Amino acid sequence: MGSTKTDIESLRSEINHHNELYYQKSEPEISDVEFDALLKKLQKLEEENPELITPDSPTQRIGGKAEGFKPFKHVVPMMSLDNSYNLDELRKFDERCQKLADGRDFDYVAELKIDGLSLSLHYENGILVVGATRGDGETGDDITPNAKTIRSIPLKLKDEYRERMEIRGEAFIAKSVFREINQDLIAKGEKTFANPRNSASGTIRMLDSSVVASRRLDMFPYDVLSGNQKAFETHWENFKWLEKNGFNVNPNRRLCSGIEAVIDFCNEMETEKDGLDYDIDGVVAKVNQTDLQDEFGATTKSPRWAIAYKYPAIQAMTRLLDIKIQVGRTGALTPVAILEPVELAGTTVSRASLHNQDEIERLGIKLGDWVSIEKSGEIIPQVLKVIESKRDGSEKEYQFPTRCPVCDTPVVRPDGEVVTRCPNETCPAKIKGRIAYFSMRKAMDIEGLGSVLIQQLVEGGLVKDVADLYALDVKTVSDLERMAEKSAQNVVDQIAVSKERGLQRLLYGLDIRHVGEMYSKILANHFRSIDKLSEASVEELDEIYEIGKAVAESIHEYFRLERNQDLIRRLKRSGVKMEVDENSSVNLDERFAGKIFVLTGKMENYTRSAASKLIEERGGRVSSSVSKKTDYLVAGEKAGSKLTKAEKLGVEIIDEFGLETLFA
DNA sequence: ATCCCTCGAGTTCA
DNA sequence: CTCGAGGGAT
Repeated sequence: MGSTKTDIESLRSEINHHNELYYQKSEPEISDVEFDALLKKLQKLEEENPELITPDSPTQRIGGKAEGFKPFKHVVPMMSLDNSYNLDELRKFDERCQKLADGRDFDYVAELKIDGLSLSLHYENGILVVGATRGDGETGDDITPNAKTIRSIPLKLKDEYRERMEIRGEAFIAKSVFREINQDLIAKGEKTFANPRNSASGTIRMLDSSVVASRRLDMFPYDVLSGNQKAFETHWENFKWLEKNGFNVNPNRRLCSGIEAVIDFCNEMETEKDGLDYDIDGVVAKVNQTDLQDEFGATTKSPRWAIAYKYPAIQAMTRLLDIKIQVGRTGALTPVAILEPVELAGTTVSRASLHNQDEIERLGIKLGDWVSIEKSGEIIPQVLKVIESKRDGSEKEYQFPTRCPVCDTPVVRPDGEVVTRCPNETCPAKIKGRIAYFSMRKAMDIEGLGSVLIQQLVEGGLVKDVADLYALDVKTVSDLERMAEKSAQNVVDQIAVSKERGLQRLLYGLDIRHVGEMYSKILANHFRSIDKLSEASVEELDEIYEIGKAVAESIHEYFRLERNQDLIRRLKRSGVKMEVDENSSVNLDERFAGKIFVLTGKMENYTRSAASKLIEERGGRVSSSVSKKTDYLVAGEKAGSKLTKAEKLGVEIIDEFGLETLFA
């Protein structure tokens, strides 16, 4: 026989061959047991000769233990899709696309929306190097070893690949496999998964990839990128290429020459979906031509060239046991339906928000009523309606409270507003809410200050506002129940650390009406210190591009209140930083921050939307018409009336290369 | 005056 | 995630 090296190589090609038979042709020639034996043999040989291990070896699908996951920043953000819940919304989507296409011909591709979790796979020179979850769309987890356990994901591309390619797809666990996994878990006395989707997303995050391998995840790919661009001229070609490279491409897809054909596909699949061995939650329609996709662009939330059509959500019936009132950070009284627990789409639902008094009246709901509920938008349960025919007279009318259930202050509901609020500024519920908000991750990020501790601090009278946090010492905290010295020390340290978070996070944490993540960033960047901001007039605030009258007045009002000025003075005295942290990312590019750009004409190297994005990333603004506020007009080929107008107004005019120099 | 986009706010569950 | 309101753009 030949050398170990050739043995290893022939084993690898044999395994790859069986893999392909199994996944692409669905005609395995050998049993799973035999397959595993081959794999084990290869593993043993490789262990003895580690120098011969290559990254694309089938054994690399089953890595060893990983130690937590590194974050992975997506090259191109993974956006979610706009949803539609009826066929007319699909037709509206079509109208928008027709308008954007402006007479040019295009097709749609209709495909299934798999109910799993999105993955992004990166190939360099044809070799799989990274597998990552979607995460928040910007950054996900690097789960490469786990992605490699998915047998239908090739470790190596074979057909005309480019240097850097990214494949996106939906990972899932087949319904049949899901049932086996749960039986297994029951046998071992472990907790079972509620549905295939949960089991897939739980599995992909497991650290031990040999367990992941046993769970037999699979993936249906749906997109191919080359670098940061679309890889092919049409979406339909993506599928052809994916098939040639051995991916498990979902066969249920259709090239449609108009929206009505997409609708036919939706209707056909609705009758067939229960017979499939995987869960779907709808159909996705995409514009087929990628040049049009690029041109249509995207809103911050989703691309304008694709839409998801979702099948009606599953409903269930249950009884309304009680209505509880929650008092939030803003004093809003929110009624919550306490339901008899019922299974719905894989989770047990026991509560649902009733939003406000009007909603209760609209539903005409009484205590003890049977109600139908549904899950709209994946998780959040909604009470749809009361089943009046099930009433037997024992139901009781519900009275919306006139006093705050927490502090007994009479509640108010201003004319024209739907929310009922507790007006008492010292209401413990509001204090707790504000402290929790202050310590949230996006605000001052105080680790260890959880709801239980906050409850104790507020009820013990130790903390009445956020400034009191900085006066806490270890002894006071460790005297509380269930607080050992060590964890008390920890919390006190964390509170001290938070003094350095900087102006942006502080502003966010102060809970000024209308000022959230975005506006606190803008304000911090503009004013640099809380004193400057505090002195700003309504007019000064209103002049800031993104800020309008209502927001300006709310900010001004906040700083006019003595109570707030006092709070800020006390925070300052404790050493809380009131200026922009020069090291933080609040600092925007000086050349772009707050500047308004107008693009006109055709550029050589950028599409309009790509250039806009680059400008906005640097803190600039892109407007569509020239005015005296415009800072730069970027004039490309064949610039027209905008150029004339800019010249007349004396706006600085730069060309594509001028813009490029600014980017550099 | 109207349309469309963003940001903020409130909420559920594993 | 969805809804409502603020704010630009047209």
